[in-house]
Amino acid sequence: MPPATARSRPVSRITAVFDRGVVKNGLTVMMKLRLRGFELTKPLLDMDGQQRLIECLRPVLRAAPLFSPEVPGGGKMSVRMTSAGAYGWVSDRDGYRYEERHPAGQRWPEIPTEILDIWHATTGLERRPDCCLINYYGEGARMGLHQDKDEADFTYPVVSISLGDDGLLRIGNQTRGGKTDTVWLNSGDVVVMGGDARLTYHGVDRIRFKSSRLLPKGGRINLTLRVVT
DNA sequence: AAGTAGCT
DNA sequence: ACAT
Repeated sequence: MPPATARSRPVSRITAVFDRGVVKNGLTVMMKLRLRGFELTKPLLDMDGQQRLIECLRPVLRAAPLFSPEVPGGGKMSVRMTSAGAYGWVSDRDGYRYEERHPAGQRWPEIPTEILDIWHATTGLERRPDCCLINYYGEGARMGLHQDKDEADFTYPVVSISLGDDGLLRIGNQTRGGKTDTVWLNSGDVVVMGGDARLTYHGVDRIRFKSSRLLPKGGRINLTLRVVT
C-alpha cells in the first residue's frame, strides 16, 4: 500500500482530513471527514465495490426477508429491515433488543465476507461484528433521532455503510435536544461512530428517491455493523 | 418512540 | 408533547 498523505482544514463545524490510499481489496479511501465526532469516509466504495455488496446481499435478503418492525408506542417504522450475523436487531411493542432469530423463526444468515472486510478496514479491529443490520429506506422512509445503545460494550464502534439513494443524516448530541447538523450521505459512504460519538443521537430526515442508479427500483440500503455482546 | 403531530 |  502506498503511504497515505493527509492534511486537515476546518470547514464550518466540519473538520476534513483528506486521506488517499488503498485500504483493502482495491477499496480506496478518497476522503475522511469528521462531523460532530462522526468519521465519514466519502466514498470508501467505488462503483464496483458497491455493486459487489448489492450482489452479496441478494442471498442474505432471500434467507432473511425484510420486515417492518413496530415500535413500543404502537407505531410502525417506515424503514424495512433484516439482519445478518449471530444477532439481529428487532423492535416490537415490547421494546428494542437483539435476537438470534428472524421473526419468522430461522437463524440469521452469515455476514458476507465483503462486508466484514469493510468493518476490519475501517476499524482496524480483529474482533468481528455480531450483527449486520440491513435497513431499507423506500420512498418517504425516515428514521427519527435515536442512540444505538442496545449493545453491551460501547467501546466498540458502529460502522454504517450507505448504498443506493442519497440520505440526509441528522447528527445531534449525547442527550436529546440542542443544536444538530445534517450531512448528505451518498452511495459508498462509510460512517464510523466511535469514541465520544458512539452514543450520539442520529437519524435520517429524508431520502432523495431514485437519486442513484445502484438499485433500479430506487431506495437506500444502510448496513450497520455492531459488536453486540 | 428507531413512532407521529403540531407549532415556532 | 403525546401515551402502548
